[in-house]
Amino acid sequence: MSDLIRKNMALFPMSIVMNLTNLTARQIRYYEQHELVCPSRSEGNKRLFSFNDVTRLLQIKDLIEKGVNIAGVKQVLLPVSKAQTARNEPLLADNDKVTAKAPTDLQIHKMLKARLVGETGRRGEVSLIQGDLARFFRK
DNA sequence: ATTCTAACA
DNA sequence: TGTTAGGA
Repeated sequence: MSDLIRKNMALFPMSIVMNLTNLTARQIRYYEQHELVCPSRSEGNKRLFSFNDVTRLLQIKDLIEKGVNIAGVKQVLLPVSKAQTARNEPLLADNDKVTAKAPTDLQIHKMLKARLVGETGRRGEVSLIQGDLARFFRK
C-alpha cells in the first residue's frame, strides 16, 4: 500500500484528533468550515480524519499560536478540496514534488511558509514576520 | 457514550 | 472560542 493512500486514509474520530492536536472540537470544526482540513464522514455523519488531516491541524495550530489568523493560515496551507481527502489523491500542500503546475503560486506559497514556519524558530524574527506580513493576511 | 449542527447569556 | 440545546 502506498504511503500516499495511507496518509489520506480516513481513520480517527474527533476524540482521537483532539488528543493528538490539543485542539478543541470547536476549533477543529471551525477550521474545517474554512476548508483548512477536509475529514471524510462515516455513515452516521461522524468525521473521520486522515493522517494528513492531523498533520495539517498541527500546522494550523502552530501558525495560530504564532499569531497568524485564518486568512493567513489559508495562504500557507493551500485549501484542500473534499475529493482529495475523501479519496486517496495527493494533497498539493503536503509535498514539494509538485513542481508541474502553477510554479509561481507554489513558489510564493513556499516562501511564505518558510518564513512563517521557520523550523529553527529564531526569536526576534517572529515579531518582524508578524509585523511586515500581517497586512497581507488581514481581512 | 460520542459526535453533530446551530446559535448565543 | 466557549458553551449548550436538541438530535442522531
